[in-house]
Amino acid sequence: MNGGESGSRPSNADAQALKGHLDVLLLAVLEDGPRHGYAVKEALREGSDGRFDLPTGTVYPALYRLEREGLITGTWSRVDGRRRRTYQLTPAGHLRLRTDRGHWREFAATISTLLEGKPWPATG
Amino acid sequence: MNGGESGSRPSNADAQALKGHLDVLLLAVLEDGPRHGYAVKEALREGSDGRFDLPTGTVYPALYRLEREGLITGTWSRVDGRRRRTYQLTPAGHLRLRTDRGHWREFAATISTLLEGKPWPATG
DNA sequence: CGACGATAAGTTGCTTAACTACCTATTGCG
DNA sequence: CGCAATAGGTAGTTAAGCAACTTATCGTCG
Repeated sequence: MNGGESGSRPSNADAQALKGHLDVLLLAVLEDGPRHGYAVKEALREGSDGRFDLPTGTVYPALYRLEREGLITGTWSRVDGRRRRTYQLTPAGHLRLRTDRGHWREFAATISTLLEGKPWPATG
Repeated sequence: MNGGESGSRPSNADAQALKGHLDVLLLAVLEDGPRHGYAVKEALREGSDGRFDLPTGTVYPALYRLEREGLITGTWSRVDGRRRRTYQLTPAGHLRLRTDRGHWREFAATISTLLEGKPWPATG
């Protein structure tokens, strides 16, 4: 598949483990206040101590998807000649974030319990 | 797609949230002792209090994948006329389970921290 | 006897979504 | 000018869980 195992591996090893959990993270970043896409990406990287260093090909389409779903809204502006699209949560986005937080907690608790190595219920 | 929105929703709502975390769950089920596919599916359902009621189209291909990767081995048998394929962890499977447990813990801790609503590092 | 449900093990094709690899554009540094 | 950082994007690939279906055995209900 890939050429070199040795050397720098810039992308996050978690990779597809994120599937289904990216949206809630993006919403959580935006809960603190409006941010443009690149700032969202950076906040996620710094807030995760470098573990979630997502490529732009992941972040921008995800933000676009969230906007299309009405969970965030974006507005264009121009700062220092660079165009920016600043996103903020909609009321629906706030609601979604709240329920998704609950879902994550339940999901994580279930998996953690299952991994704890307790004796499994015998079947038959 | 399906007939009724109201009422019963048999499939798990988590859906693709499981992506990337199914393997470690299957390995964890098999850590307690050998089990055949259907028993793995049932143990997962009961152990998760019904939350992970995975369809066979998810479980069997996943077990096949794990076997191909050398993490589990399966042997055919016949009980009450019904054929069974009983799986058990290989040494490599035990190793993988150990590291994957660590990965899950780190992954879950990172997401939980990010969702905790702490002030995000300001960018610019 | 036939229908049906539980057990048991698959297979096929669909879909979602994150990823890789690209591209455009501006500012500032050397 | 070349290059890095900032900023925003797109096209195509791939992984993997899911829905729906198939085969088969056994027990039970009518």
